[in-house]
Amino acid sequence: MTRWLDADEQRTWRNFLSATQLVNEALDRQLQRDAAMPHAYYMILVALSEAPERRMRMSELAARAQSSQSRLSHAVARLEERGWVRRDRCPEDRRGNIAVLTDDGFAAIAAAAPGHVAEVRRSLFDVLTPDQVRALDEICATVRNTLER
Amino acid sequence: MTRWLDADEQRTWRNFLSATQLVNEALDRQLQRDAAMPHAYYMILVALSEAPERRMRMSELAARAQSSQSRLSHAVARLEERGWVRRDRCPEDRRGNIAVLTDDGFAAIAAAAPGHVAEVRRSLFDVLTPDQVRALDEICATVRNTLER
DNA sequence: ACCAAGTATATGAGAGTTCAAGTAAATTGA
DNA sequence: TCAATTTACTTGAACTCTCATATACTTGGT
Repeated sequence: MTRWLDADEQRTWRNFLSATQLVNEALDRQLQRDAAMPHAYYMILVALSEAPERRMRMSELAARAQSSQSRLSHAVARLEERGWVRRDRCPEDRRGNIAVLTDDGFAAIAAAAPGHVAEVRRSLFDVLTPDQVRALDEICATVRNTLER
Repeated sequence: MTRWLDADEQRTWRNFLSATQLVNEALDRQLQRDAAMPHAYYMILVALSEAPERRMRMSELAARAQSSQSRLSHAVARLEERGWVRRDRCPEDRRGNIAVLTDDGFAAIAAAAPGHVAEVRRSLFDVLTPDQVRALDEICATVRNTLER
C-alpha cells in the first residue's frame, strides 16, 4: 500500500536532508566556537532582545524562539547561570515567569551577531541566486504554514 | 562592517529555520513513536540496507548516513545492543570495522519504512507543487555541493 | 465558596550529540 | 628499519533535548 519515493523524490529528499543538516551544523559550529552557545540559545536571546523592554513570558518566548516549553526552561536555567537572563515572577498571573535579558546577555548577543550573520550568508544566501532565495522563501513559508501547530 | 540581513532576508531565514525544524521534528516524532528510533539511527540502517551484503566500513557508513564518526560509533554501539547491527573486524586493514545489518535489523527497518515514507510525504512532498519540489531539489543540491566536505 | 479541570512552568531521568583525548594499526620517509 | 605521522575508530565527559511527571496557580461550573 505504501507509495514509495520514486528516484527523483529520493534525490530531492536526500538533498534536502543533506543541505539542511549542513547548514545547521555550520551554524552550530560557528556559534559554539565563537560565542560558546548553541543555536537554540542564540534564538532565545535574539527573541528576547527584540521584545519590548527585553522581557517576555516564558510561553511566548518558547513560541518565538521555536522551542518547546521544556527545552526553554532548561535553556533559560543555563542562561541564568551565566547571568545573561533573569526570571521575574509575573504579577497578574502568579503561575507565570517573565524572562528578562540582562545587560550582560545583550552584550553577549551583540558580540555574537556579526559572526553569526556572516555564517548565515556563507552557508545559505551567498550560494543561491536571488531567484532561488525567493523560491526558497515561498517553499519554506508553505511548509511552515502547513505544519505549524 | 557587518552586512545585516534586510527584511526580506530575515523573513526567508526565519521561514527556513521554522520549516526545516518542523520537518525534522515531525520525522523524529514519528520514528520515535512508531519505531522507537531517532532519525539518525534510521539513516544508518537505511544506508546499511542498501550496501552490498548489507555491510559497510564504519567510515564510509558515516559519510553515507551523514553522521560524524563519533556519533556513528555511539549509535552503532546502541544498535548492536538491540541486535540490529553487528561489527566485524576488517581483514585487510585491521584498524577498520565493518558494520553489518542483521536480519533483525533488516526486519526493523522494513517495519519502520512505510510509516516514515508516509511522514516524509505528509510533511514535505504533499504540501508542495511539483515546480516547488523541483526548485527545492536544485536549491538543496547547490547548498549541499557548496558546503559538503 | 468549592472542586474539578485546565494552564504555566519546572524538574528529573534517559538518551543522543559533541568535543577532546585515547588506542591501535598503517604509511611515510630518512 | 624504525621513528614520526596519519588514518580508523572508540571512549568518556559534558551538555542539550525529549518525555513524563510534578507543582502551583487559575478558571469555570455548581
